[in-house]
Amino acid sequence: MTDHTNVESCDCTVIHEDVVREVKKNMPEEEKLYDLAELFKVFGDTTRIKILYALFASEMCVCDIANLLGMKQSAISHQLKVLRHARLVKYRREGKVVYYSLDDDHIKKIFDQGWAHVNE
Amino acid sequence: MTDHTNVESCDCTVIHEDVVREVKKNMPEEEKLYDLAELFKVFGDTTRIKILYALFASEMCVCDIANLLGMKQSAISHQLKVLRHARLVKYRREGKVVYYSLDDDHIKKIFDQGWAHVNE
DNA sequence: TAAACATATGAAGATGTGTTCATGCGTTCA
DNA sequence: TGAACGCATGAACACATCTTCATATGTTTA
Repeated sequence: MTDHTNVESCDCTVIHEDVVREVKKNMPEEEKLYDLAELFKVFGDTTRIKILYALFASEMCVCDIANLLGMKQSAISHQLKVLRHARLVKYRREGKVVYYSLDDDHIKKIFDQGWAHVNE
Repeated sequence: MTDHTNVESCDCTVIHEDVVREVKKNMPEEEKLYDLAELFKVFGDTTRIKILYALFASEMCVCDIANLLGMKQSAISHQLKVLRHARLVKYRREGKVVYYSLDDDHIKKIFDQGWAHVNE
């Protein structure tokens, strides 16, 4: 038995085993990291970013959003489904019309920090 | 000329033209929104999230990271390139070894907010 | 200077993602 | 109740993304 930690899958020698061990101890659990990546994946699309920015300003119906962004209604609807699934937007029905609005307080803060990065 | 804003591409009638107009006025410019989406796209991958979390704890070389995550060195190297390109990590060379570390103060704040969302 | 090692990179294949089209569902109101 | 309208959804296609393999680059050291 060697001292190497994970040589099966890695094709190089561990150089700082102490560092690796320490960092590994402090890593959040796999599942949480996956969830986090999934959340950011939702933010990683221009259309969805636009929808969310629109909803920062005002509640809107699907048709409004489609017009605002100059896109097909179905495209917007598909993306709203993604946003709903990520628990980022909520909706209310009023007759035939469905109004969407934000459902999370963190989004703005996340965007503001992201904004700061892309503008620095 | 009608009052409809964007009927060319959208297949529905604008319902609240005032809202659309107002929201449109407050939308950040297209290019910034694109950049923002690109940034979040970088966060939207489990491997890259793990790398960043690892670097929160300590500066690491490519080989260390590969071992930590149980992945091929080349896979890590490719992802580090993405992170570099997004100006999220920096590196220093020491002989044959290249050490990577974080190059942005916003990352932690963004992750913390994201963390709050996935855990609520 | 040649071998050894850490890292970078291009090509390729598998998989994931976003939009469109066609159509279905639910609601309203003649 | 049936036509009209807003919205949702499944299938399909184009395109992007991630990992792997093979190999190149750059540095050290024997």
